[in-house]
Amino acid sequence: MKNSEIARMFYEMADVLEMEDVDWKPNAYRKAARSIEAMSTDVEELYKKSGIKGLEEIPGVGEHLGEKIEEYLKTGRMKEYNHLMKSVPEGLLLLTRIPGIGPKKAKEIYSKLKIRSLKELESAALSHKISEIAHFKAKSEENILRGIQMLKVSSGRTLLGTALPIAEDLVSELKSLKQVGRINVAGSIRRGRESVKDIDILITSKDTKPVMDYFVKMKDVKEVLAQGPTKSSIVLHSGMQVDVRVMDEKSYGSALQYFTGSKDHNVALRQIAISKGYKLSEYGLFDRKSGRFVAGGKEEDIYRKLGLKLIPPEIREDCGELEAARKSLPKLVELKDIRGDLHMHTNHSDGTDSVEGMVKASRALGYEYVAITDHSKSETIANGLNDDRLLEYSKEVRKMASKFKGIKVFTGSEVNIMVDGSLDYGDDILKRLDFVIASVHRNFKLTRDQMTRRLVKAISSGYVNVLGHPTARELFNREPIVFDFEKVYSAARENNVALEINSQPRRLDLDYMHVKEAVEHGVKIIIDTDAHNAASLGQYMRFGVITARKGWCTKADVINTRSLSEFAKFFKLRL
DNA sequence: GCCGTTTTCGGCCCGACTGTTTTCAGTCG
Repeated sequence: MKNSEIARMFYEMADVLEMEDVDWKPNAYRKAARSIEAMSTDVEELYKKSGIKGLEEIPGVGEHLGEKIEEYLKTGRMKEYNHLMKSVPEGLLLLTRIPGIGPKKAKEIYSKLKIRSLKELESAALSHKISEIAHFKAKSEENILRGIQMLKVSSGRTLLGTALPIAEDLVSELKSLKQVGRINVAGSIRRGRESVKDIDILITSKDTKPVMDYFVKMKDVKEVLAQGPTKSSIVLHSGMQVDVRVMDEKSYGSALQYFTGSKDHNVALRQIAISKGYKLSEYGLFDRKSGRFVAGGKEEDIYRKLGLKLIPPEIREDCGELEAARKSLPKLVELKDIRGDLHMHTNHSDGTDSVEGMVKASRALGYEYVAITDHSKSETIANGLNDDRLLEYSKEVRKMASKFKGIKVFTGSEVNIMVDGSLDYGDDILKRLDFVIASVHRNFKLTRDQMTRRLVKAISSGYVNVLGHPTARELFNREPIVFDFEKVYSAARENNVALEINSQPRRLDLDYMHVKEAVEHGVKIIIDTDAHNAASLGQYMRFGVITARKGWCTKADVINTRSLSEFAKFFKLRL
């Protein structure tokens, strides 16, 4: 999939054009880049199917950018890109990755000091060469050094699974202050993005000084970046930045809307506001002519005045939600709808708790059914079960199943999909299992065709109930495997196989864009935790649910929201 | 360079903060 590659090229071209003081073009390139980045369809597929006309249907892509994409897909090069890149020194664009350094400043630093790498920039800052440039002083040097440090430490992003609990702790601590009125987490955490850059907290307060004083002195604060009456920023020891903003009660809804984003959603929403004679900002919705305040206290009021239903934060990605909100929005699945967890490991393979411990914990969560699904034999690194051990294990799971009242326990396995698409156990073993999750755990680098055949073969085996973590990606660590989604969707639908949303924060696989696509193809979803201990059962499920919500899933799309009998009926399981 | 229930030309989301200025450009979200 070349989407991110093309998006990156357009972003870089925008930066160079901006350095050359070209008007508006940079915006156009960035808008196109954002669209391409956010698409779930493969640009190359789109082009194969619908040609350049198809490309031009991408928002922000017109005749010229369409031609550039076509050129790149056909030849693997983009002349204009190469031309622009040649006009700037190698490595200059790297400088723009430092917060506070954009194209203009990067160019200024380069042209004065002939700096072309982060390393040279660091030594220039350390030897105070930067402050000799006009418009740069000691503070700039500090910021640059801090920025370089941050780039070294990480890509600057944190998993939702890490960030959300931190954000919730901060909120509950700030909430205890008597000067704090309303308080919410906004930003990409509220939208449930799989990874986030920082934590945005929004509050109302009549007396902000004590709140800000308290905030910048909280125990995990490593550094204070800014402290003012309406906005303060800190960096936690974990490296995450946290911004707190104070808003008036009457602007709180519009601010929450604004700071929740996404950026594209907000741009589109503002355009709707303009078309209806309004002006929208974080301070409220105003009549464009008279400047009169129209709405702002509640998010709902803003959307309503614009003729829209209140849009759940998770789907505010400018992926069709604004069009839908004119008529009706789907009722998204919720955590409380989940009635069972179908993917978990015990101490028989690489989990830490016993079968009994996992079942007990599941029952405590109010589930009606679970499947115990330890690793299969070729997963030796995770102590996968060979045929003999599997039979012994089945016995124990069945024993637990009969012991526990009020929760149905299915004997299952997470069976490896071998490189040729066969399953890791023979028919005689597979038919003894109640529930089979089939997953790819190795041989990630096949051609697209080989991988597609592999998955389709496994799905069509007649034994599989769920395709586990379908793309096998690990955030910040491993790229998704490459296959033809359309073919996998068709095979899954025809064979009654559900696709998994694996709730492990580092997986969240399927991702939300493919969840949406799968559901549109009539494929059913299972949300499960892949828990390796009892505590994770309760901790992880919500991240999967958030991902499902981002993928526009209703309760009906998710099979493990069904009652035990309906669930069993779907998969034709014996009860 | 894109795009059209104001427009095929002339707009392009909006405001705050930062660092450096004494009125502002650049950057960010």
